[in-house]
Amino acid sequence: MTQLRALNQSLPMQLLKARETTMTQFRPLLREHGLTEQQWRVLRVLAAQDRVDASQLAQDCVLLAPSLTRILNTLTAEGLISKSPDPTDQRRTIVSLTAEGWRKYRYISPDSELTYQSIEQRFGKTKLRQLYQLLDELNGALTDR
Amino acid sequence: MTQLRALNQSLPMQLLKARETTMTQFRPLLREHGLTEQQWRVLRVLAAQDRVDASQLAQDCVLLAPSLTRILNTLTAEGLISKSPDPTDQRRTIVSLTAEGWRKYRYISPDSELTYQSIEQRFGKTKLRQLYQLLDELNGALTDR
DNA sequence: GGTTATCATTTAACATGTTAAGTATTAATC
DNA sequence: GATTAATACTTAACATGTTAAATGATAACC
Repeated sequence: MTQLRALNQSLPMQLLKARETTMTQFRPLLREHGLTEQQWRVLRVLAAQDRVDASQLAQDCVLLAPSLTRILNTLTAEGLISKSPDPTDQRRTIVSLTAEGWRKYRYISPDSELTYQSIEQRFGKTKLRQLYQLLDELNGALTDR
Repeated sequence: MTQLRALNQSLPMQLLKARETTMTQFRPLLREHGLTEQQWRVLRVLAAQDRVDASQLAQDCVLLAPSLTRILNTLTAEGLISKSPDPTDQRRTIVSLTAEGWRKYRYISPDSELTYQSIEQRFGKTKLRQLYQLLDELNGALTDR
């Protein structure tokens, strides 16, 4: 396995490089709309399941709590999301898209779809599926359940 | 493929999550030795090929030039690396490990190896190889050569 | 039911990510 | 060979990553 690593570099670095390559496809689109990669992740997750508490949102977006706090502040200031306290548990904050947030999401979403389809077409649907499967298994293997 | 994405989230996020899971294995070790993930990457690349110019180093470490500049400043201040101008091209900076840098690398390296082996054992050598292969193909497919 | 532990979020501090602009050096063009 | 373009690196500014600590609210325990 030392050999395996020597040839292809370390697993974290390979994953990083792949992620970098993938994000390169999306960055021009996001920059065009004045969104960071993380802000777009938040909008997408919220669009898929409106009204989520911050902890769940952080988990779904793969963001640490302090990062999410700042991102939500920014998105609130831009009028794209709104925060409200959970009536059941005053510790929790519930986040949802505003009308403007929905508008922005729907405006960007189609181009984002096209980018995905381009990736799928160039890489191949079968390989993409295999990759998803392996990444999922990796997460399972390294996460002590 | 919309379905594929809906089930498993987006490719960038899956890659991010996998990377996060993987790095979780290494973080305690690095923190114990007062190194960031990126600083350790630099040390490892330098240990593998002493005397590299900054551009090559940035590429091998998957770091952007501005990040590398700051990291090299830190590592220089800590006495782990040294920078010298390339006599052939005054624009270039050549980086190499100091004796202390080598010492630190050799000191941490064995535990890093153990972590890798643990990952390989838990995930499986075959799957790991498949994953490397797919990531490599993904990079190839999305990089316009 | 008052105390203590746990949880959700925020704040702080420092390192890195990202883009744009600046600086110095080399290469290219005429 | 002087001018221009390209290259390597740095600086600046702002967003995010990462850890530790703080704050406020709920849960657990006695």
